This record gives sequence, structure tokens and C-alpha cells, in this order.
Amino acid sequence: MQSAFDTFRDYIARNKLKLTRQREVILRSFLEAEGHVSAEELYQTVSAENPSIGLATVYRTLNLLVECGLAQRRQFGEVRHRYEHVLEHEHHDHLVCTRCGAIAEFYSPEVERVLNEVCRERKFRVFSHRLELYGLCTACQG
Amino acid sequence: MQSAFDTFRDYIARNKLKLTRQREVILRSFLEAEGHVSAEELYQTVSAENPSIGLATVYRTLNLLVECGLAQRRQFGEVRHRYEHVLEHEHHDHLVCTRCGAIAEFYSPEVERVLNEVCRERKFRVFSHRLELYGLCTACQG
DNA sequence: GGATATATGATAATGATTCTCAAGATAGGA
DNA sequence: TCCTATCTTGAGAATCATTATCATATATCC
Repeated sequence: MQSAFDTFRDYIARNKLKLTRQREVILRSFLEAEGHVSAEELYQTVSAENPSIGLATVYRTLNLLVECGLAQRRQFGEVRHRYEHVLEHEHHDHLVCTRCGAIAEFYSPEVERVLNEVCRERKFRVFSHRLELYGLCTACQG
Repeated sequence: MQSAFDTFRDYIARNKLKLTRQREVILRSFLEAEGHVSAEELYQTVSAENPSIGLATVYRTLNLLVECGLAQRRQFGEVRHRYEHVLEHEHHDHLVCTRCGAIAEFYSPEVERVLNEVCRERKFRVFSHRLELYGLCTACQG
């Protein structure tokens, strides 16, 4: 099993790109961040230790991470996008709390099965889906 | 059963707003438009017959329509939002063709049931969900 | 080490949407 | 019907996330 760094290095090499200090720093921060980071948040973390790194570079690197399959870009009702890890992280859907903003993940084989059935019936060749449930998390129901 | 215009008028009255010529024109165009319109598209239609109506007013009116429950705002992988009718239009999910951009609707009681079950198990009080399946429509599979 | 292609940081540009504000229109009395 | 308070409008500025530009810096490959 390749590590995220290996995957990134391979992608860099295959596409005649360059492995820069900035890209390494940003990838490391991204991997350390948990859950669903926005570009701005990642930029805050990164520039705390490395004030010279610019926001544009964070965006550029996040795009690279999406291209090489390490990150997935999502949107949860907000304007900005959030990025989440893909490696060692199964496909899943989301429960979004509309009060506190918490985002929980879930995976349900039942859901997957039913969705595939829907597509089969309608002769739709599905590649991916996005599914978000909005409501109140357990903590916010009190 | 109230018509869309009645619903709109009620909302206007209840909130001490005013029923203007522009709002009527925009609501009528919205109801005539089919499927999923963007603000810009609706603006094109509206200003064809009524060049003095501005884009900002279209946005403002669409927001009113969402507030009074006549329209629902969605996003299908694009940057801009699209608006769809709610009245006389059951809840449904979407099949989005990534090649031709066609958006088909579907409703599956099975899906609804399974999703409710997921929430019950996780003690999540769900209010709504968004579900989009991305892939190739029948026409684009050839 | 040097040549050359790619990256970077700062900032301008973009595109969708919202805000601002002066001027115009509506609703509800008098 | 007219008045007046209040809400709306159109035009363009402002905003916010993201991308493009460009001169300078840096990695890669010989």
C-alpha cells in the first residue's frame, strides 16, 4: 500500500511537476488536519509555521491533491468548498447538523444497494453520488 | 389547494411586503420555466419582454420564492445555483448526466425508507436531504 | 554548476450573489 | 382621490471564494 506521500510523488513525477518545500508542507498539514478542511483553514494552519506560503499556493496544491486522488472536494451548504482525505478512507455519506455545523460520516450498504437498484431500473450508469442529510445531531436535540 | 400566486400574495401580505409588477412578472416566468432554472437564465427570459427589470430584482424575488416555499435552491456541481418549483411537485432526488448535463428526477420510497432508518439508528433528527447521482444518462451511454 | 522548465507570492481578475442608495411605486388611510 | 410612510427598484459597487497573471525564485536533469 502506497503512502499519501508516495502517491503524491508519483503524480508529480508522471506529470513533470516539481516537488517543492511548499507542497510538502501543505500535504503534511492536510494529512494532519482532520475531517473536512476548507482552503482558508488549511492556509491558517500552514502559514502559522510558514508565514511565507501564500493562499494561492494552498489552493493550487489542493487542486493537485484532488487530481491525484488524495483529496475530495465537497460542499456542505456553504459557499466555500471543503476537502477531505480519500486514502485509507472508505466511501461514505454525511450527516450535517444545521445548528452546530458538525459533520458526521456514515456508510450504509443498504443505502448503496438501494441507490444501485434505482439506477438499474432507470438505466442510468452511475459513477458517483453525493448524499447529505441535514438535521440536528444528537447533542443539538436537547 | 392554493395556487402559487395565492401563496405568494399571502406571504407578501403577512410580511408587510408589496406586490409589484416586477415580482408578478418574475413569478410568472419562473412558473413557466421548466425544470431547473438559474437566476441568470430567468433574468434572460424576463428581460426579453421587460428590459427594465434588473438582475438584482430577479435574485431578490427568487429569494422570496424560496422563503415562501414556492422554490427550492439547489446546486448541481456547478458554481451557480438553480431553482426549481415546489408546489404540485413532490419531493424527489436527481440523476445528473455528467456528459450532456441533463438532470432527471426520481423518487424512490425505498431510498426514503432506508435513509430514515440510517437516521434513526444514529439518533440524528433529519429535516431534509440532498441526493444526487452522477453518471451517464441512457442517451449518453451509446 | 547551469540551463530550462515549473512554482511561488502578491495581487489583480473573475463570476455569482448581495448590498447600497437615490429615486420610484404600493398600500392603507384621510 | 390624494397623502404619506414604507417598501422596491435599477444600476453599479461590494463581497467572497477561487483562479489567473507575472516577475522572480527554485527544482530537476544534464
